[in-house]
Amino acid sequence: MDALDRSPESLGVLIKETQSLLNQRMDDRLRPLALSVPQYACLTALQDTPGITSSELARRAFVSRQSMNVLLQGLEKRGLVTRSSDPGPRRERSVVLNDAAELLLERAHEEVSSVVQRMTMEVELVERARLYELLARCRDALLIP
Amino acid sequence: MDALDRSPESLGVLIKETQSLLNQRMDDRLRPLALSVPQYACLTALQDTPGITSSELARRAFVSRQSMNVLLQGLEKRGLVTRSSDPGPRRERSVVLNDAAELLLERAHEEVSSVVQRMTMEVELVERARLYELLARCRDALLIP
DNA sequence: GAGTGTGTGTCAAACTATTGACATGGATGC
DNA sequence: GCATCCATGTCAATAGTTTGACACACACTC
Repeated sequence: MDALDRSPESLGVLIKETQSLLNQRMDDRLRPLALSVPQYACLTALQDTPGITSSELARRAFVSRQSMNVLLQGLEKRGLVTRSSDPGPRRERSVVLNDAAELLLERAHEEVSSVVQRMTMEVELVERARLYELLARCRDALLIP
Repeated sequence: MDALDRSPESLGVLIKETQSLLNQRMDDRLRPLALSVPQYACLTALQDTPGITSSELARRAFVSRQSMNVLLQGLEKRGLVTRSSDPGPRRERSVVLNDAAELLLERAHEEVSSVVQRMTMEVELVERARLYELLARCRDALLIP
């Protein structure tokens, strides 16, 4: 009955499976909005903390700052974000959302929210919090290099 | 106290964070063995079910069969796997592990196992099973397209 | 003040992965 | 039998990502 007893690593592949499927489902929902998952993550982080720098954005998305840069260029060309051409204290250019992005995010959040809701459909509210707490403990244990 | 109440989507980013960190830590440990995480996953799947086909391997690793093909070519050049040049019933070429791969996997499994062990360090055994069960329910809910 | 270190932005090259397309060999329909 | 459909393997082109490198700006130490 227990896959964990046979091989403890299976929790790792389960995390990978779940993340991969979640990514796939989100991509299905975001494609009609012409948004990729990394783009959505970027815009959301930008909404949470406006004026954030590109490098910090990259760190939160777990990608290199070069990748985040080309991603931002695409968003800038579409008029979703604007980067201050004026250099900051550390040669950094702050990025902010545009009105079009706020509007687009409203729909995107609904789509993503419905996917997450479906994911946790079979998990009661109390257990949902428990799952979050246990998984957060796993993440924190991996934070130190 | 509860991030889930404020935004239910945070479970999604938590899964992403945990998976990304786990991937990073595994990569750190596997690099000395000259193995990438996808390569390790491929070899492990090959160990679990020998003679598997390349396409099936790709499905389990959540990548396209073209990617798995180039990955296999690299492993074949290193003498870790051998693909039967003799075409199977459906024009498929079965892949099997080499002795060198079995030897390499022994060390790799130890490394990965230690990473997973560290990840679940702060979670008691009983709760570990609970976490697995809850997360599996989430994965299953996403299985249907 | 000079030197060192860290963080940011950007360029180029290399690598990895996906998409699209095609031929082949079986299976399944009639 | 024949047509259709599904699955595999492979090729080419494209997109996305990482690695390595450099310049610049600030903070820190001595």
